Amino acid sequence: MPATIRDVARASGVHISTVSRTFSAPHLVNPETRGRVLACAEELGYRPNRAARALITGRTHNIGLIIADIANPFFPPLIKAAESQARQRDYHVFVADTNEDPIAEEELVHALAKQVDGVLLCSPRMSNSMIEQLSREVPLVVINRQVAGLPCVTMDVGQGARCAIEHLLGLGHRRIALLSGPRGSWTSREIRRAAGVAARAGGAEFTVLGPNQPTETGGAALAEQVRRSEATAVLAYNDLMAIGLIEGLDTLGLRVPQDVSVVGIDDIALSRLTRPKLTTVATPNAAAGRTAVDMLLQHDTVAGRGSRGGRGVTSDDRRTTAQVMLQTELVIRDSTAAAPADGRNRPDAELVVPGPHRLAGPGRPTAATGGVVAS
Amino acid sequence: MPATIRDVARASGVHISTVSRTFSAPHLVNPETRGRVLACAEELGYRPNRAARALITGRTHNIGLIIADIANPFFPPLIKAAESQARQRDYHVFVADTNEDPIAEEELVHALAKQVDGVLLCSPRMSNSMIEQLSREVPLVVINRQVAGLPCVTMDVGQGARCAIEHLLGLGHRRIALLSGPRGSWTSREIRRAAGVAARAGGAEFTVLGPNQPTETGGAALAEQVRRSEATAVLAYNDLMAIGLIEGLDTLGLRVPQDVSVVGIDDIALSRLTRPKLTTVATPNAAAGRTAVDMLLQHDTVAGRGSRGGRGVTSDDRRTTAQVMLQTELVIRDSTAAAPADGRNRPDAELVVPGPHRLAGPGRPTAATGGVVAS
DNA sequence: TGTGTTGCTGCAAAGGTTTGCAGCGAAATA
DNA sequence: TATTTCGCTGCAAACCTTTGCAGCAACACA
Repeated sequence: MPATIRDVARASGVHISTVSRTFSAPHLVNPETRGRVLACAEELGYRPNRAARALITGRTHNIGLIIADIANPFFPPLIKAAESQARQRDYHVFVADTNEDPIAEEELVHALAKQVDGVLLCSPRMSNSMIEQLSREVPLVVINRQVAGLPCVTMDVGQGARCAIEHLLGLGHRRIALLSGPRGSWTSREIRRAAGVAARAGGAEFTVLGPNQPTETGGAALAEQVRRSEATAVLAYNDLMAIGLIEGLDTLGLRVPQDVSVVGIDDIALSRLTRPKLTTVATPNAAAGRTAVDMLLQHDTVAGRGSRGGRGVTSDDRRTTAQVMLQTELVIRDSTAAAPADGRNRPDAELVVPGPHRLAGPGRPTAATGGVVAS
Repeated sequence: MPATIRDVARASGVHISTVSRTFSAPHLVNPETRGRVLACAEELGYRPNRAARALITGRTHNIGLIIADIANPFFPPLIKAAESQARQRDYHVFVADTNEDPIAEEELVHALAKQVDGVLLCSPRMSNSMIEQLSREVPLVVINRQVAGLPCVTMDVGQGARCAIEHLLGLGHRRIALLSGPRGSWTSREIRRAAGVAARAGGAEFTVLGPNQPTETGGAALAEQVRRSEATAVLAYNDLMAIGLIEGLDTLGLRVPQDVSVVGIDDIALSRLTRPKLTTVATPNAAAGRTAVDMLLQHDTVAGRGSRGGRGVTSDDRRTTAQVMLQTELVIRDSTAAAPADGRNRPDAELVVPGPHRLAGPGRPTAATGGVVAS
């Protein structure tokens, strides 16, 4: 039923190669012939078979997007932006969910490798060495993690965490707890490092609780520990945990922000809707998705790793393995207030404190604080 | 670099067809030979090229999942479940976002058709006739909509809306407004119909506001209209709109549920986290995703629409076009209370009122109220 | 010994497309 | 007029698999 190139050739009285050229190299075919072919193709509803094309060109015009957990509200905006950007460049996107499982990640890259021109690895939980190894099998762009020698898109959560801690210090907090994220998360390590430095620099006590599941229940489960730690302020690995923690504290009779201040990270849509509205570090997720796709596809004029052309993409295609770091912003809402001893103040308006090196728009790729390492 | 079947054949000293059979029909090859081939394949890291295989078998082992808006929290659980179910059956999933645009939907089905064995059309906004036409090009399963003659998975939102209205009537409300959804939404029509019938049966005044964008801002924008309508209770097309409305009413000085009761539909994770917690009709999204995949793939032992075997899938593969409807449940939380004139009562505990034909677990496929129409 | 079976393997076509090369007619140049 | 160039088109190989068919050796049976 579906029309092939042969059907079009027959209908328009030319050889199949002419039909092929009509689509892939129009300037090589006589305008009159071209018109006829186009008309027949239109009539028959012909669409080139991309799989067959991929077989010979070596470029599938597909990319893979591997996600730690689709249901985590952090990811959908990223997926949406990546898919949109890819489609605009005539690429289709395989989406796969690993359930935060490093083994599944590896298996998925293998399974997808032959079917795609590249893979976006989003918040991978596997080891760096495994990532490097996989990158020899298929071009990779890593999101939310830095891996030496590979193109990466990260968000400056270190900077964000520092802003958050300084915000808390400014409110008089001197006992600060951190709810860390899942094991293997680069982001979590980064936050921990930066927050620790900033807290100690401000003369505050700094406790780390975790690692934890980066979910609402993960956060709620920590309420008791937070109380025992006697911290007056908490920075959470992400908004979901922050919100869960607030719920948990509520059950324990602790009010936010009166008794405890809580800061999240991500600024998912949800954090504007809870009560209290969440103070959080906004990360440019959609921009990250777009940027990653651009980095993966930046060399798509170069011949693929196909047969005919140059052999092996890694040899002749010296892809610039840039590492881009996107800016973050602290968004102050209602979940932070002065430390209990100092009385209360609840800011009502929404304040935005941009990072120090802020560029034109939020989330534009930027040469922040040594963030860009071109090699 | 990537090993082909030929490399494996050379390494193990057999013909490529033997290698092929080692994987696709192991019983046809001598155990000793098989072992040798397997070893070589392992060594070389050989994985069959699915595109090449698809070319001849006619089965791509891919499916497409077309979504109205990935960023709408209604969809991620469905996507996640569908992807998981598909992968378990060794299928990969293309995900694409249409931004609620019917034109994009059509274009996407065309673009994906040759690359997949079938498409899941999730909450399509295009016309029934267009859907029918597209279904001649590629097997389709429609989610959240009923189209005669096509396999469909729907949720019984009619039943849900009725429960919601009866709940509101029981609380004494006699002026009820409905915030309808986007133009072209089957779900929205269904809700409107059922809610209208139930409201009038209960002697209540029933106002419809819309169509609207099914988003938080869409809901917030309606606060003023709701106030003017003097309704004491509102049923929203989805939770997002309900939450937006609550925000909007808040700005207008109207309290929920004291002044106005609000009911949502979907029970997204978010609705447990807002204040007040949202009373809503829970829809089994993950189950819908799983079921749709199962329906699409139920005949995957039958030869594909490939070349060699029977020609044309529609002729010999008499796919049973079942229409499955999944049960919904009203979840009563804190956003509904007695109508103002009657004083106040805020239920504290979370109640679950199942539909009348409830089966074992929530979200299991079920033969509800005339919902299943096998043809 | 001759015939038939069984178990395994190789051969080659097919699937839909791209692309280097050759061919051909017409126009441009000498 | 003879030769070159140019613009266009056709030929056929190649990409990586699957699969019907044929071949072949070993064995069983009569």
